[in-house]
Amino acid sequence: MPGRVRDAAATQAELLAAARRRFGTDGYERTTIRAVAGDVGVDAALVIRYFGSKQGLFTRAADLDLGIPDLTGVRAGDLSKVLVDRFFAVWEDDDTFLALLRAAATSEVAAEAMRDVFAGQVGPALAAVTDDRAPERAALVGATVLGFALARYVLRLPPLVDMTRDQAQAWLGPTLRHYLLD
Amino acid sequence: MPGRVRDAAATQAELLAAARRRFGTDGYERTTIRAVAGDVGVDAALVIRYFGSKQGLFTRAADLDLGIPDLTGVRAGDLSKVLVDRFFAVWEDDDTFLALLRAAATSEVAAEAMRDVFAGQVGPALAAVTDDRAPERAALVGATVLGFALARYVLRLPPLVDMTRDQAQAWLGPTLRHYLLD
DNA sequence: GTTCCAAGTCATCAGTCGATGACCCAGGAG
DNA sequence: CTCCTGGGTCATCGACTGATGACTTGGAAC
Repeated sequence: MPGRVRDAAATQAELLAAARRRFGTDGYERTTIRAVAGDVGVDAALVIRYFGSKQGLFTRAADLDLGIPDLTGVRAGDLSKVLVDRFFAVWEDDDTFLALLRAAATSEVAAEAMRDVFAGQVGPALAAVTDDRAPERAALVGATVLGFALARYVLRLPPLVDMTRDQAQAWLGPTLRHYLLD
Repeated sequence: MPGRVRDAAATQAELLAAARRRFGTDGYERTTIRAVAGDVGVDAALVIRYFGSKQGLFTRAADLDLGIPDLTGVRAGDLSKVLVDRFFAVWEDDDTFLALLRAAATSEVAAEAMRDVFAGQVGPALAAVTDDRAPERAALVGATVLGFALARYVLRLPPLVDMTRDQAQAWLGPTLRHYLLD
């Protein structure tokens, strides 16, 4: 683009969006700073200037808010529906979580970021609705959700790719209820 | 080792074992041929000579047999126990499956290898015990198992790392039964 | 003991990557 | 119009990677 607007904030936002896309499809190692910069039409050195390093870029790009609502007062029967809805919103709206998952498979810092997400967001959210053993239950819910996402979005197992949200809801609902309430 | 035995078959086996270890801990991209060769005490060029390329080394290293027994005649109540036992045998005995999982997160060929495992081993094994919708059920079982493995061995979520086999059995059992029989 | 093939090594290439630091220039302030 | 700050570029470095091909050497066969 010859007519690039010289706006640092906007450029940074574009870079982060491009980074999420790249990290989400290629993973951490195969994503290059040059490629991310190229997607935005900018020099690679600028990325380093803004984010310090590739690791810094990733950290910023993988900053994640699951947006789990307050579950206090949600009826037990509706819990899994709320969670599955959140699941699809988080996984299909943008590539942030996908980037984090792909990277976490091979990068310890990404794995730690993932652990922080569960400890800081999933755990507390579920603590409002389960009695004891909240961390254990949160981890099991996390494993379920990550497994489904891995199989559907990363491995692309055909039966799961073809599954509608309602079907997924029907299958995952009892499982989540089991982990939350039994 | 100055006194290396000049035995191609043995060296190849050592290289494959080292490759599985490296791929399993570092993932595909961060594993270098030099490192694998170094682990065995051999020159990197030899790896190329034997396996053609890094991709060829991985393909050979990730060749996997889940060893799922014939489930015909296994009582419904025992199914999940058999499967969870197999799970731990496969995941904790060697690093092959871990290598495949880590690699599948960022490599399309590894993802395809994983799909082949499910289509060729998990699906058929479960078809012997479920009526219809065997592929869908197999995929859900796979998602469950992979999610648990991802959370326990890759992300190392503390509650799952600390979980004993019996506890895992107690949690996963009803879930697998749900996917197989409901 | 000589031969000879396969096991293993060595030097090296071509490419790519993250990162650095000097530089250029658009555009608002005065 | 001029100045000058900061957004953006350019050239380049050093390290590392997968891969190649010519080379050396161990050891069984005879």
